[in-house]
Amino acid sequence: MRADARRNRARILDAAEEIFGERGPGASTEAIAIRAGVAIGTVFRHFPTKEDLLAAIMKRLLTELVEHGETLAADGTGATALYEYFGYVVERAAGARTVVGALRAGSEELTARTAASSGVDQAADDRSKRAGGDPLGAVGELHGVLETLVAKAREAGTVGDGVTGRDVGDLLTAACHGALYGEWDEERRGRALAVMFAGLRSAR
Amino acid sequence: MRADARRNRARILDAAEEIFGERGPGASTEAIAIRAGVAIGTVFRHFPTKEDLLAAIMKRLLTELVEHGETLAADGTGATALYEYFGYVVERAAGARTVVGALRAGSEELTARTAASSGVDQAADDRSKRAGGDPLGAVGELHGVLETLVAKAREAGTVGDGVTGRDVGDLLTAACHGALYGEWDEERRGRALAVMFAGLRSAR
Amino acid sequence: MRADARRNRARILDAAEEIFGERGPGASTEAIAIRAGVAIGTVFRHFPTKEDLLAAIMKRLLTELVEHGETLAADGTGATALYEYFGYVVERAAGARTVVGALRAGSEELTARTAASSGVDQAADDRSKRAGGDPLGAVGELHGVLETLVAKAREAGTVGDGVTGRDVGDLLTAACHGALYGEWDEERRGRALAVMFAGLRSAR
Amino acid sequence: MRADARRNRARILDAAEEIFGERGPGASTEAIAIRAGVAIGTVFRHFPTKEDLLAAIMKRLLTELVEHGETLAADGTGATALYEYFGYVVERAAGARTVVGALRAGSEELTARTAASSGVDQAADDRSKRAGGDPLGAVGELHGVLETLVAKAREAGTVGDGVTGRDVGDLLTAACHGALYGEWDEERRGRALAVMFAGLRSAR
DNA sequence: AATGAATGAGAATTCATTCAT
DNA sequence: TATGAATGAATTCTCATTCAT
Repeated sequence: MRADARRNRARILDAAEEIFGERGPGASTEAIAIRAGVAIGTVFRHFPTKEDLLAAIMKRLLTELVEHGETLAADGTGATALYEYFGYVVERAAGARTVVGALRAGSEELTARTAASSGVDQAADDRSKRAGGDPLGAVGELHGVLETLVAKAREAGTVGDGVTGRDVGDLLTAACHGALYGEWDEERRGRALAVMFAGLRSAR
Repeated sequence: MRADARRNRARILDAAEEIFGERGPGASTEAIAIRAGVAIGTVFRHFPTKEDLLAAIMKRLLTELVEHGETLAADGTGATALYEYFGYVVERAAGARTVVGALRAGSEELTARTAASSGVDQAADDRSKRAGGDPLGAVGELHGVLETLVAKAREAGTVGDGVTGRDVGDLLTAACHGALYGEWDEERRGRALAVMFAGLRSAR
Repeated sequence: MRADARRNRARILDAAEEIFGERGPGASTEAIAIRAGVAIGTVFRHFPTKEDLLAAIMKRLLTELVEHGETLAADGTGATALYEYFGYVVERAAGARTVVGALRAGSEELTARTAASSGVDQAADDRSKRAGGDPLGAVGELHGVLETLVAKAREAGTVGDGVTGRDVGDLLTAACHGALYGEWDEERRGRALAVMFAGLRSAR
Repeated sequence: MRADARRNRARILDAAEEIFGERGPGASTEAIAIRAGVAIGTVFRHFPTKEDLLAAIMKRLLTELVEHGETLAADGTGATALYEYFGYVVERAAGARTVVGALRAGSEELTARTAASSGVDQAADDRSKRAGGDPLGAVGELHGVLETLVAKAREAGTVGDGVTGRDVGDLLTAACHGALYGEWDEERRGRALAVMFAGLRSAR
């Protein structure tokens, strides 16, 4: 990929994250093109479908989250890393609105799309670069990170015996959506997480 | 309002809840009309705007939730009523996708719309009020119910000292969205709530 | 269907036949709407897809051709009806350009479309009026008419023994396309058909 | 022209013939570039316009047909050369979809284009001439070949008195289109041509 | 009150063509 | 010469909303 193309790709992703964040996943692709300072055709060259764009944003965010989690798992204090990470993810997600909102819609659409594409749409086949790719794989990696952090917390005795990585993931999902749709400010977020953390420590 | 008109109103609300549940808030009003077995004009006669329809669905759900909460507060055991109610709301919301999904979209759209047309179209505003609306009042009532239930639980010593009604409301929001977008089955929902409940009991 | 809707449907078909005739099947749907004097949404309400529009035109033409053929078979002179009909069809087709052009593209697209629609596209499912419908059935009927006319001509001894209805259909296809793409004027058309008719009389 | 440039030109023509054959003249230039294994810019360097590309394909086919016809006229048996050639052309055209399909689209577009830009973009016109073009000249040569073959057949008494070269050309056009759009297999093609040949022998 | 057709702005997507690398 | 990214006009299609019947 040429340098200017890579630059534009990044600008489009940034613009899309902003715009989707401001207006929800229904925002028009053209608005994104304008914000990114490119022509609309350029957006579609990089992300042949609005869905692809959404998926690429998610992919980028998840990748970042996974990396941060792996760092914490390696370097952080076992006793607290899980809680630090939980807080970090919720905070980050609250700043990246859409992505979380898109999670459901996005994955459903992708499923439908995959099921439907019986090779009929030749134009799409030609394009088949399929842009940003496989956010679902990244979701899996995120869960792996949580398992690791739970294991470390268990060693340190800072998490209840009955708590699994999946449980933490579910609470995390809830907290992210809550922060987002509940429009929690920092104080509310802090209080809600405090309750959840107390539960994670004492559960079972 | 004539009897058949009232019947239509109900059928439209039911259909809308189904359709929005299946396809998200982006579903077309015409699809709802078809599902309800009425002409599209009839939908717009009852709900002058798509937003009004969304709001009316929410209103109906919230009203039901508030009523159930008031019953529990009056009749139930103070020690457990809060937790019973929390579980009930999450379960109910998990079955009514839409509503939760619509919450955000609805409020955002309304905001945008309001910002743009600063009260110019007074007639439309009036119609809107008439139609089904004001879910925000109902949200307030819901919070009232939670305060009551927390107070009762505090008397019974089944909730942590530092926990407020607003905290419970925030956790509830999170749990509802989590159940919905996380597509939790009953087991997962049970486990996630167990952790939250443990937190509510032990917090502070 | 309401009277005004039926009227519009007919106007759209007329306009489409003209426009496609002038500019080929690539002509824009908007041009058709303008020519018909309706909004573009109206065209799509009647014919949800460009393909549906093309198919409806074909259907209309084929139906007319079949009717004319049946009349000739019933009333005309057995000895000449086949040739009269052949001439009539070619002349008519030459005036209705696209239709013939659309024949191939149309039927292919329809096939692809049918193969692809795995019930994924809900919007389309809702609409499922599927507008003008099944030109292919009409094609079958046309062949039936040709068989009849050949049989009558055989009785009258005006067609070669080895000639089948399908052969006549193939020559007819060739003649229609030739007239169209060769841009034959009346004289050329007359000469070309004369040769074909001589062949049909003497073949085998 | 450099050797690699000449090689590219040929690869593009081959790819275009394939792609247009598969998808019709509406196929995108980019698809052709991909199939040819070159960048899209390269396609436009060789053929400044899509039309030029279409014209170049036709030119190449017609040139081949004319050469074959001249050989037959020189070496073949006068009595049968006309019919052999007719069969050859139809068979060849049936394999080269595009070309025949492009014939109409091409000439129409050219007409429209010419009418609109009355010689304004002189540079483009020049480029166009340079590129591959003038299939119409080649069409003329093809007719010349047919005249010759008809003359030979007349000497041998194997063609009706009233039949002219132009008549044969018209039948040929019809047969090519019929073979293509009728999707005749070899048997049907054989039977249809047999009838036409019988007509050519006995006409007038 | 209900019906359902018409409207038309808006959104996604495609593609010939240009131009910087 | 070749490359391939960018452009942006054109096109198809969708959908909330209006209005004649």
